[in-house]
Amino acid sequence: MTIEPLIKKLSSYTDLSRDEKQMLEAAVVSIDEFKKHQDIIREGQKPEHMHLMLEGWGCRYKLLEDGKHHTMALIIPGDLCDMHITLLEEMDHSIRALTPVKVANISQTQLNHIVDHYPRLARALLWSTLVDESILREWLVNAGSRTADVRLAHLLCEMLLRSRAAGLSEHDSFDLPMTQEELAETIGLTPVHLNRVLQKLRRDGLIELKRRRLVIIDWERMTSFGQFRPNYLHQKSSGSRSMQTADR
Amino acid sequence: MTIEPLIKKLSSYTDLSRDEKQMLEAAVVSIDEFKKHQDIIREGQKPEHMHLMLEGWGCRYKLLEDGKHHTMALIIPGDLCDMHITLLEEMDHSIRALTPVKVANISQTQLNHIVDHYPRLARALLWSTLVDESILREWLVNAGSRTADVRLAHLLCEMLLRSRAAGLSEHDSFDLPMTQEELAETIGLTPVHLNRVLQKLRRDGLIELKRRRLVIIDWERMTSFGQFRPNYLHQKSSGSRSMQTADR
DNA sequence: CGTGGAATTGATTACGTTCAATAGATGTGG
DNA sequence: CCACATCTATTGAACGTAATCAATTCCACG
Repeated sequence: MTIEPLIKKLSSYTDLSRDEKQMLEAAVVSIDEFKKHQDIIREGQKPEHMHLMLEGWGCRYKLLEDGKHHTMALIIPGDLCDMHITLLEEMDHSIRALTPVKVANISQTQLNHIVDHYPRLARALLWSTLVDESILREWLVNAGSRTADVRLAHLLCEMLLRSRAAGLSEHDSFDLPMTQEELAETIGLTPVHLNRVLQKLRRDGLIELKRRRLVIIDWERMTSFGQFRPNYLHQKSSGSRSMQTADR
Repeated sequence: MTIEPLIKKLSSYTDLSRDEKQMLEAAVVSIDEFKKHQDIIREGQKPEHMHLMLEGWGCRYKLLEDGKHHTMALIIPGDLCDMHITLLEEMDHSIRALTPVKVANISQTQLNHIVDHYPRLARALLWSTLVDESILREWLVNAGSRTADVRLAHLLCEMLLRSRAAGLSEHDSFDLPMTQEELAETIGLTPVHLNRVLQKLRRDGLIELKRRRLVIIDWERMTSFGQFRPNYLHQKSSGSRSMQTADR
């Protein structure tokens, strides 16, 4: 099933019936593929349908005056992109692929049908967008009030839990298919400084990162150092020991 | 009419019929008052109804480990607080009054009724929450990629346009009822540095601020310096000369 | 193998923080 | 209406985190 990661993620909010899962699957009208660094939607455009990330990572970003990018969200399999397409005139930011990706196009009319007839499923989808917003708030705090090392640790903790919720983690490790430069523009650092901070986390025995695979060696110390409290992810039991080790 | 600022704001998205306005007004079940610095909702709580700011300013914030606050949103008259109350288990942040405020409590059942029977109005309300999210994204870019002086200028530009949309501005000035310390924790600076940056903007002839009243002296230079592009506010004609001078 | 992107290291600079002290504004009670 | 208390704004000096600029080194891939 192509939409497995979404189902998995939604299940950290509520359990879905087989009927509901099929409904969701059926809403996929087509699948597009994008190459690394290709734009999925661009600022100023009005998307025609809603997107669901199936495979690979993407990001929301804005282009700044000086030509730099700033990333405002990481999009992993199971994440929805534009629940709001019908309402806003045009995108105020762009979305692009960080790796080769597969993106499902969700039909607007199917979605409306779901909203009207499958209230539990509709709630689950809305929940997912509210969580996205909550993540945005946490990122704002991260950017505004934490030092570079704490900021990075915090992001890595989040991405482990999110990867896990999508069924993409193993023990305390997950694929982190981003360059250091991309990580840098995500937390608002220069690539140089990001590199130094990464090394610090490695030196302190908190993480291991090679070949685009991140291992969090000591979750306890990592969350403590990263000032990470998972409540903002609004997962059923996030933060509890059982959640942290759910896939062991 | 108590909900004038909301109506005004929504009208920058769509015009509402008298019927729709009355419907909105009728959804207010009660009005609460809070003193300066009092919490309206606290992290961990589950609010009973949706809140609408009627008078005064508030803010969303999180408390950090070191006891500092970080502000994630400024809430002015006409702004809605928690469209999502029914879905998330508990607040992941708090909301408090920056000045003495009046807050309307909107009944959940009335709201559902509106959503079901007044689609245009429902769209307008949803639009307003989508704009809030868009503002959050812009703040993230602001915090992550702009220097302190530009960041402050950007925020002040935004607050002028938002105040204006709520009918609370005059020419290029509006009430900014925050201390420098509060402004500082909004854009992630120390109060000391915020003060210096404020003075720089004054020295450069961009703004005037006294007695909690802000005047943007030179809108053209201010937006240019602040790298401010109003598209993210998704107002009907924001950015156009006619919008900028709409209330002159 | 060789080539180009990604990661790493070093040296210097600058933006913003921190700590500390002073001045100004606001509000309250006598 | 003044005197005092308190919060807010302002200034100064020293420090520190992260940016900048410039080289290398390391890898993955063709």
